[in-house]
Amino acid sequence: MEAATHMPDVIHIGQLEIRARDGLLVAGGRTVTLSVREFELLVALASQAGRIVRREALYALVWGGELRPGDRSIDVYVRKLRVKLEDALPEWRFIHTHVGFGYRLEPEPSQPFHNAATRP
Amino acid sequence: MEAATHMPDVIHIGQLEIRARDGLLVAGGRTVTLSVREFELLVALASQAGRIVRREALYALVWGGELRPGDRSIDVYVRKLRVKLEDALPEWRFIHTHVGFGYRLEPEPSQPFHNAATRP
DNA sequence: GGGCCCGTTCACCAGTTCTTCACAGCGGTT
DNA sequence: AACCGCTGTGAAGAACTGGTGAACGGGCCC
Repeated sequence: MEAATHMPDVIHIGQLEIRARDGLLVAGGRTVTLSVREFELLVALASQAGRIVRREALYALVWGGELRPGDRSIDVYVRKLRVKLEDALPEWRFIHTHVGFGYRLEPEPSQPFHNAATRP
Repeated sequence: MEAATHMPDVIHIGQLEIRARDGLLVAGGRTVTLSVREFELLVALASQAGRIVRREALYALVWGGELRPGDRSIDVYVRKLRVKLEDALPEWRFIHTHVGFGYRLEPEPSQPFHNAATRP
């Protein structure tokens, strides 16, 4: 039951503040409620922020055990996370897909260029 | 690091005034009678107000020892506390549930506003 | 003994969360 | 074009966690 290696209690990634100890995520000042799985997935990605985390690794970290072929749990939870993150910080994209490899957590502006007149 | 070790005699949280020394709670000017367990639970939550306190931590702080699977004492006492708090300050909600994690003590208006006709 | 208060446990209900499906879209191959 | 592997996405049912009312038992005090 050792919490992953030894990561800091609070991880900062862009405007995300992941309070691993509290099971709490603060995005752009606002608190975002995550379920246990969602939170663990985020932590798993965050612990290797900026780098690709393989699906097998994610599964092992969050679900424990081996990823069975055909298991879509990861995809489903990546989606749930994306929705909540986008909800909190629409201007940023955090979870990037690397087909065939896995996912990478890194803040990136949603829009390449700056639109003066955006949607309200 | 150390938390509960030593805290102020009086904790203020919203309109709550917790007099730890006297084992007394004053809510919105009125005195509220709490049993020992109820009071300790409140103090445990208050000592980390605004943050999620895990069930295991609550159990350790209030009951002492380890939380056995299936033990619902916490739930029951959270309820008792909620009832008394709501009784004293109906306009506020203090104890928030974070499924899978624990509880968080923070004053929040019961109803952001009185929406007569909203959500279909 | 008979109430009372308190803390614990039980049973059932309700709201969430997790898993699994089914189908759609995208590239890359054949 | 047709096919295939991989991921995106929405939905449905299963599995869990927490909410709640009430019963049970131990102390205490009258």
